[in-house]
Amino acid sequence: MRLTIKPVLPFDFELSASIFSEGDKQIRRHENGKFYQLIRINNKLVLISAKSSGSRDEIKILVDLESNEEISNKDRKKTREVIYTIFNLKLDLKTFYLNIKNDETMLKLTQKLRGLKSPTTPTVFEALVDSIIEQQISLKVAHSLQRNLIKTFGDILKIDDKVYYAFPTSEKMASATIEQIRECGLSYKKAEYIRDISKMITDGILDLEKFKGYDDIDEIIDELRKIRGIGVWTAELTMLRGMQKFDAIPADDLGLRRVISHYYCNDRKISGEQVRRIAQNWGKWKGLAAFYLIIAERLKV
DNA sequence: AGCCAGGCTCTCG
DNA sequence: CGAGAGCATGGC
Repeated sequence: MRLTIKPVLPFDFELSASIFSEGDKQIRRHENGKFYQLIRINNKLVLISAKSSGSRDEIKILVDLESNEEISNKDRKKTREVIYTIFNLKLDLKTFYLNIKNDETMLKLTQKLRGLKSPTTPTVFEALVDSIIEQQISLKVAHSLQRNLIKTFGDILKIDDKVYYAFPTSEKMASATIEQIRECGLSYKKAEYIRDISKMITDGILDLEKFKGYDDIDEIIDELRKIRGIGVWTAELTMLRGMQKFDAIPADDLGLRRVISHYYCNDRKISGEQVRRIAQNWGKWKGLAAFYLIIAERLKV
């Protein structure tokens, strides 16, 4: 089964998906021009694989769907929405590019990375769990812990003798014991944060998806911060990764401070406050601008 | 070897 | 209250 999706242009699929070229083959990966990931659609496991076709100004995303279950029209519609979300296909980059053109450094980077869209997780839950795991420790360590968590608690789909893992549901994490989560390498506290947040979701006390509808990001930060384990940094990162809130910027982030100091302050160490000051140049697009800086440094452009 | 790594909570004084 | 210890594991 195949879907054809038209993204809002400009959009560079290869560049945007290349972020996932180092990913775990059983979880999420971009290789040989193709991106694939096992996702949950209306509680069915569906393996999606996406590639682009067509010319630069008439680009289409072709998405193949595979599952052990029957895929209904409703499922197809939902899958289409999730693909839009994952690649932010509806995001209009032209507005962003127009907004930063008084910042010469950023203007240069956006010209080199034209068509790059930041990815979004299929659920806010996934963005939040990933962000909690990334607190304090190095990204290398965090990625290995995230893999452990997915392979321990994620559901499996076998296709052509290959095994794929989906991100664990909140139900699964709510019923896990702290010890089981700790065995993935997480600290006692992080295991508790994740288990407790998952319980709040399954108990109906917490609805993470509703925050996508909030216009005021400070309101989201205030509400998320009431939850144990979530500080400003975690809230900001979750908004950027999971809610398509491109004006959110994790200003205190160590890596971001390093990158901004590299492009704007001759590599001299800067504080989170200084990041916020520099980020004011980017208006409502602070988070997306930060994403461009991080990718620019990674690709050495 | 030991210290640090895209934070946050809890415990002291 | 504000400062400071403690956390997990991989890499340097």
